Amino acid sequence: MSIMVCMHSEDIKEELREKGIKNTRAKSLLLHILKNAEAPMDVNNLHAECQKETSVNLVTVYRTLQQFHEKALVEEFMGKDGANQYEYIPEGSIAHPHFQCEKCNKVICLEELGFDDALYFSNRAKHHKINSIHIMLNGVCEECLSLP
Amino acid sequence: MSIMVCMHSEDIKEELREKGIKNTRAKSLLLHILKNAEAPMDVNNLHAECQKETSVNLVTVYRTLQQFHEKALVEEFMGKDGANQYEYIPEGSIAHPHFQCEKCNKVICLEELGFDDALYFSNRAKHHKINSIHIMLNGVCEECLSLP
DNA sequence: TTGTAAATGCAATATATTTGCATTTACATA
DNA sequence: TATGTAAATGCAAATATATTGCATTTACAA
Repeated sequence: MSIMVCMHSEDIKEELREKGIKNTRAKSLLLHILKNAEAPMDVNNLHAECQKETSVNLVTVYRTLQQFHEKALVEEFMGKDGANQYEYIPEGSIAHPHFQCEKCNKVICLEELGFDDALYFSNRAKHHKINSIHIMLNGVCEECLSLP
Repeated sequence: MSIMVCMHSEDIKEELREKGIKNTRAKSLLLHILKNAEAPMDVNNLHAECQKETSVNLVTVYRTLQQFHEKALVEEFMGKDGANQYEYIPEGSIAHPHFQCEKCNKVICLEELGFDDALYFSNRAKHHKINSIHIMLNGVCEECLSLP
């Protein structure tokens, strides 16, 4: 991971600068982890991942994720377990549904829809201002199904 | 409200009995409120609504909602604000998307989809066991938009 | 009528998240 | 390069939220 952080550091620095965020250890590390994640992560996942690299306070992780979300660097949505999930969405990419396991709380990204969900669903709430749309499937994941 | 509770009491009693739940003040009142609600409600909404009628402990509301969900009397899903939402789904009715306001946290039911969402989305998570699907739109509701 | 399991309320506990504040850090600019 | 300033950080404490334990009450079947 440390090699990766170094390799990508220029991109990360630039992305933080664009958003007016200081390039600190915690900020660049968290953005790096989020950009390379395969699925949304919650505060604890991200905090644990940070610890592999260096010591970062849990409060800092909370505050950084809030900031990233406010500055539209990442998407935020509430998981089935009541913990916010964070996901880096590359410029111009299309939203996709998620699955979250009720046993282990792991979140998995699913294939994107075959149509424009924003248009399709937002017609149903014309009088409100829509900021985000989330499709969440819940149940038991393959791994947990195979447990005793 | 008290008149309504009396009018519907036989239906409610029967429904509780079917699920093996004792017909107590709190249980029948909560089921009544949920069956007559226009939109999903959270623990605090439901507790407040109960107080209009009679005194019910908040812990009892928590425990009752858990039980109703376990016995499949109501649907449970997590709101944007981290509070579980509960909704009574009549036998044979079709799922619908929801909108939740980021300012006041109110949840609104939207028109049902024009296709079978369970089939459509669950194809994307074939290896997992799907228990529920929720489509949630977030933003600012009409009422909050009109505030200063 | 009465035995028993379920339901309830209250207090205490556990957990998650936020806030206050002193200190440190990044970074613009002098 | 030095330095002023606002942002970022860590720690402790506060707050908010949800759960548990336990004694008491209640519904309801036998």
